[in-house]
Amino acid sequence: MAKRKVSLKDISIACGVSVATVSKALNDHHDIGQETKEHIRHVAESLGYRPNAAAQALKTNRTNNIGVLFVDEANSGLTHDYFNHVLNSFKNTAEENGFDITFINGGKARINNMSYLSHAIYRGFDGVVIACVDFFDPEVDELVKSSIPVVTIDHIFYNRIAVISDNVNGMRELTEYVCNQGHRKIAYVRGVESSVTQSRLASFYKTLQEHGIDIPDEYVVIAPYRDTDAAYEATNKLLDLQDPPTCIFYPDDFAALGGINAIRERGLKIPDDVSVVGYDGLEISSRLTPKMTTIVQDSEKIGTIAATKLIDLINNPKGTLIEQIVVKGKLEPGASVKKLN
Amino acid sequence: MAKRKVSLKDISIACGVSVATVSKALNDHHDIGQETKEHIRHVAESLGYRPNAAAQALKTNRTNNIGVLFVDEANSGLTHDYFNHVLNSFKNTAEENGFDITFINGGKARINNMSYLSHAIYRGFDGVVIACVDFFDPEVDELVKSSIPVVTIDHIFYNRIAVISDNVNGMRELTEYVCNQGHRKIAYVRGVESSVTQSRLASFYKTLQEHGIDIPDEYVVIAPYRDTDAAYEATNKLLDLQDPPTCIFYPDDFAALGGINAIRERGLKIPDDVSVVGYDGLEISSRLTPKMTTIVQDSEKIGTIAATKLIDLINNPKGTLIEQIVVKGKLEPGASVKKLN
DNA sequence: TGATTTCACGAAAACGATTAAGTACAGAGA
DNA sequence: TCTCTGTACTTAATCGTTTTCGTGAAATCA
Repeated sequence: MAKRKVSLKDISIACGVSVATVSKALNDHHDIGQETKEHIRHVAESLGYRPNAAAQALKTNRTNNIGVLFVDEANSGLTHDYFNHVLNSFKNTAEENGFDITFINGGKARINNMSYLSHAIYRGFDGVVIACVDFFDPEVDELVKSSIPVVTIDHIFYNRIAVISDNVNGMRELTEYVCNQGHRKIAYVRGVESSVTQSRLASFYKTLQEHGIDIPDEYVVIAPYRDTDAAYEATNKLLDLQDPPTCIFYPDDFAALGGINAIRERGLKIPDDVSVVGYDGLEISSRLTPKMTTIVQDSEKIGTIAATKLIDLINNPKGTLIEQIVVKGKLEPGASVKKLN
Repeated sequence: MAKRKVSLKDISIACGVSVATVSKALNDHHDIGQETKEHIRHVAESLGYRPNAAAQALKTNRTNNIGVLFVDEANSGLTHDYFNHVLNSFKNTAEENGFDITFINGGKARINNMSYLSHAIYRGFDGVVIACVDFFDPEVDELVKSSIPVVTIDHIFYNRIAVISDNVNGMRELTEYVCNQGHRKIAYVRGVESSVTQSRLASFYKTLQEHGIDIPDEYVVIAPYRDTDAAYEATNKLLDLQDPPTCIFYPDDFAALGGINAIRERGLKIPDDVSVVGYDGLEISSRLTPKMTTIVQDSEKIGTIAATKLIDLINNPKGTLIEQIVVKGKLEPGASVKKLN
């Protein structure tokens, strides 16, 4: 049961060879005889040998471990659904390539007040992926500027690799769809300040303009992402206007739930009285009645590409192309937007 | 920018003392002079010294790293919302205590086909938390039986510490509530086989019995957790019965969405024609209309306790009480259950 | 004053792996 | 026969810490 950990030395003794030979045999070096290799491997197996990651890391300066930094405004952490979809596919891809995933402490939950960079150095991460953080945080800046390979998600940083969801085209498609359904009085409950919000907001205005639609300032109100209560309030504000919108955009599918409740509480019907659209394309959006019109962000692809690119960068720090990869989303028309005459 | 990592040696040279002295100063040993300590710390700070986790781990046999094993039937990984709430609070508590979190590779996503235990030994995790896995997997068994400190969540294992949600009382409360609302024809779309399901199912039957209620076998059908499509099918099957139930229990809040759609597609109203209840108490359950009646599992507390207990066990392997901690949930009555005459 | 304790620090081994450099030996070529 | 070339190993240094055991010098005690 509680047997001591077996090391190369144990194997070397059992085989009557040096530890160097054992190491090389296990790593398939060419200067070890075939029979010896097989014998050593067999013994290693039967002894239940497992390499020691710490020792390997110390010697090789490689940990095969990737740090994940994720802190959002609400500190929702792993419960943030768009992010955990991205992270999940990131994790899968990383693991397929022999990397493990460790979190970089966020928030105030760190006892030994290490900065993000310190933490990354301490753990010796081969690379780091950053998502959804406050990009004005000087600590994030420090990490991004460091010599550690970095890939950022949904935010472009200096001359680093970034994987971003195509918010510009996504919002364009969504807006166009709504316009084509005949809506002209379109409101937008927008998320708080961030790169993502900026892209969407700019695209929203631009598309409206292209369609010759002009909306009053009061049609654009702010609510944090994933905040149903704030969306609820915002919706009430919009519906209280003397000329209320016929369609409301929400920061995301989840926040839209708050808006939907506000609408229904007034005895209004969706989409007959008010149309709504979300963003993200979480599974929930397709399970609501009426099914929500939204943009499905390809979180799977975003995570996979981020991992692939980061690993490329780790294995080839100088030769990897620094690029910003934009991942397209997909319009998913539901029944939440009414076609006007 | 790309400056070499600074080690104890660098500090020792800069200070004109031995590395031993530096190490002791930084670790606040008592046999180092106060002035020397301060000087060394100051130099360490200004040099930007960060300890090397690998070296520390190698020497001390402590990694301050906890392994997380989570594999569910659907391989939903991090996107499983009940679990990621638990994990999130686990993570926060662990980090407050100076531990990091690393995932133990699940599924087939491991290139160097290491077993869970091998992986844990390789990384030198100080402890491991196991949740939601297939408990019949021999690899899980191997890990649980090993000498690594283990805490399991929602499943009792041999003589290990377990933190489990109180499914027995939860389901009792829920069932009692529904009975007290006058329902007698109660159906249960139950989850697939697991400890959790067993507890709930047994409690469901027992409570019904106590209330003198007898339900036909057809009232209990199986659908995987979080599977809206399966819940949809199951619901249709139930409603097709010649004597359909007046209230339907679902495996969880999310799956309930599928049931709700099936009900509404038939033109039936919730709760007027059919009542529904969920389980979990995810935020979504309170944002739906009608608000869903459910049991709110205290995922926050479960995660925190699991982390606290595991860390206790790590720091005191012999002296920590092996126990099964049951965390109570809370009935959250919504408007999805109709009061019958 | 001589012996002993305390204080502050250093030397060196060790953790488990990797790897450059060296060595012994067999066979090939001249 | 002598040199040369592989082949198949071994030796030993090294990565960055921690920790045990010394060791001088100053302080205390008898």
